[in-house]
Amino acid sequence: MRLSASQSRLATRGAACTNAPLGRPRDESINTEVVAAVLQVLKTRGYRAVTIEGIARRVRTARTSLYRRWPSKRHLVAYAVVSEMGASPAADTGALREELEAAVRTLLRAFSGPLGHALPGLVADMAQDPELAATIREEVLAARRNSMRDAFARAMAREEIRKDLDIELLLDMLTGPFYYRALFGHAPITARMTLDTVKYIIRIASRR
Amino acid sequence: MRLSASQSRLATRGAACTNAPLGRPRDESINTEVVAAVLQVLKTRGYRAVTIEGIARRVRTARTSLYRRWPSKRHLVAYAVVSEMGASPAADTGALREELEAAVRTLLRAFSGPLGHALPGLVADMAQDPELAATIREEVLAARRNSMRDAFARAMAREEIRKDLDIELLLDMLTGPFYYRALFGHAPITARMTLDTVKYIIRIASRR
DNA sequence: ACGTTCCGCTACATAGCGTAGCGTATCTGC
DNA sequence: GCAGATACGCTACGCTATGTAGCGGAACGT
Repeated sequence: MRLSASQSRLATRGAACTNAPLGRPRDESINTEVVAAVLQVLKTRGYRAVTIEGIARRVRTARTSLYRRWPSKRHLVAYAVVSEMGASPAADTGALREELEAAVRTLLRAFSGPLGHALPGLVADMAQDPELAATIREEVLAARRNSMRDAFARAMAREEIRKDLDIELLLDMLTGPFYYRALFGHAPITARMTLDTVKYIIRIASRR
Repeated sequence: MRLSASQSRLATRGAACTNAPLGRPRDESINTEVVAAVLQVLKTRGYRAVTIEGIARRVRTARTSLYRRWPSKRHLVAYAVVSEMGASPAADTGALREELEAAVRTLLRAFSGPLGHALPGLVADMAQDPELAATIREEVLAARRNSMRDAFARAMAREEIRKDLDIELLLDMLTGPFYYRALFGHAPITARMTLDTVKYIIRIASRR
């Protein structure tokens, strides 16, 4: 997180880039209030309901002030989501099952929060803005994947699991079902599901 | 497939419902040409590029003629996609691995065609139109899932696989990774991946 | 004081959606 | 035939949302 608006793509103008801030400084409270407003709207009324106009009204500022910071709605939403979704914990407990369950549980929670409601619209925007897609992948997905990848690596080092595994595919089989269900809604995402998914993944990975 | 526009939601007016068609009949060629145009645009320029105006121009007709058939762009796209994606083959070959591989291969192909480019936008629209979501789930997803579910059921009857399986979850673990990769683009969808996915799923399901 | 930048505002241009109404064409039933 | 019903193609409109331009004033550095 801590993704500067100008970092992800290029804010309207410099600002926060130059290390010698010149002129009137930006009102940082606007920044945080906007993010809060976006997350609020995302959670309660979904992605489509997020409009620059609407957010500006909630924060009692002007649309133009938002455009000074984020070049478009996509970037605003991406910034808000990235600010909210930090890296996942991924403690090293020494037990693969525990670690995977913990990691997957964060997914379960995430899909109940703003991210769950942002996901469909976010995916659509990613499809037409490769730069945005890269940002989301790196800032939101990669952190989660890294922690799980490490968990597999540790288990492999302990010789708990087979060595001939396609870890990337395992990660997709572990988390793909959550995204799949969240996006298409053909089945609910439950605590039971998280346990069973991990159980099956371990069955794939365990030696013989 | 063969989803009537009026069936999925409710076309502008009756038409094709009454078995005694009164008045000037609809020009069916418009229907097929529109679907072709939508799929063409989907494949070449993505979901966002599909506009009622643009499609009407391609088919040399008027926007209003399209609105007479489909209540909104969502329904138009859904109709086009559903028309294109028929039920999957799902032959009964007696070998679970073969059947799953065949089923998953259709996914691999589908994501290279119009559906692949329609998916992100379609998902976004589904999120804000439950009725559309239900239609897509039933007409596009359910057919594929049914054939795979049947394959598992047959294998279970042959006592090839364990009986204590959550088949719905297995289906999600089998196909979820494809949707996941198609939507987020963090990894490519390859033939190798289809084989490995099936291999892992069978490892989960096999007895002992 | 001065330059620079942000803020809040109004105004504007653009795109796309979806609706309404008109004259015309095409079909069915009497 | 003729009347009724419907589709077609067209123009016109209203709406929402995006994104841009320019202005006076406020807040900061030097």
